Amino acid sequence: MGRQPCCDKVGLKRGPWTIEEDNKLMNFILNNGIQCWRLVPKLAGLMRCGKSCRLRWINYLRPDLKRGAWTEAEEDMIIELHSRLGNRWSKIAAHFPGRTDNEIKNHWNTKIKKKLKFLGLDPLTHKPIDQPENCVSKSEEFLDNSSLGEQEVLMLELQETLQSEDFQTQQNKKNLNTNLHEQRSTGTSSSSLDEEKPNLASMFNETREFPETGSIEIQNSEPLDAISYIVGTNDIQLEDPFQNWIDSPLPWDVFSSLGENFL
DNA sequence: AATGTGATCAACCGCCCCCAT
DNA sequence: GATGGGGGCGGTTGATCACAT
Repeated sequence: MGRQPCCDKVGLKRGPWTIEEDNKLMNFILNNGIQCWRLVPKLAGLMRCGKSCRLRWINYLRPDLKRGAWTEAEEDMIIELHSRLGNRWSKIAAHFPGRTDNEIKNHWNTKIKKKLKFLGLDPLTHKPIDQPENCVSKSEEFLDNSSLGEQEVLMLELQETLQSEDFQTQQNKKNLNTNLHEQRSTGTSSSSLDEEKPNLASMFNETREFPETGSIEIQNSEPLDAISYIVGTNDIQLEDPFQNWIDSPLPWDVFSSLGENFL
């Protein structure tokens, strides 16, 4: 006996959301909050399933979302958390305010998983997967397509991994993290986060910016009752004004004045 | 310029968990 | 304790984009 579907799917729209739909959902939630996702599409005038609305809000429309490239520190943190928590993406996402579980899951599946495989580590268990010969041949295959700098770093990582006495998972993780940090400090990679992050502060009518600390103070801070949403604490202390904004308690009411032009 | 291939990511599906009754 | 409903979660798909040939 299967469960009843969450909603009557007949006549419901599927696929990519239009700007008009986004605006409807955004305006509805900002003005009314979320009591019951099942009722949201009906009340907002959307021909969508409640779950679809929830997903769209969480993964795309939430004002505190942090879009843009992943930093090395974030990637390291994901690897570390995944080794402890496994595929519990929502738990992992809780450590990254502004990032969604879907985003983390996608990044893991498309980037980090490959990175670990090339290092001879099983992305599932974070333990070595193959005989050393196989690890090397795989790595060589990868190295053929890598830049010289990447090759040097990866060879060092691989050597350290292979040379470890007992391939203990913890040790491998430490090696990996250490190497990744070393790679960062040598300037072989750079984050494009600063270039891509949106200037959210400019969206507010009454904000003050403090360049010396990078913090943003929102003057219009009314009690938060329209939307009940918890912004978690961040384990990674990034020197980033946008991150500071993310970490601060959000007076959500300020978004309601943004209207149709918010996006 | 056209086509093929791989990467990325938004969105869906179905199951599970929690809570109210 | 059993049941049903809603929300949340993880796996997967498919459209789109970027790059290579």
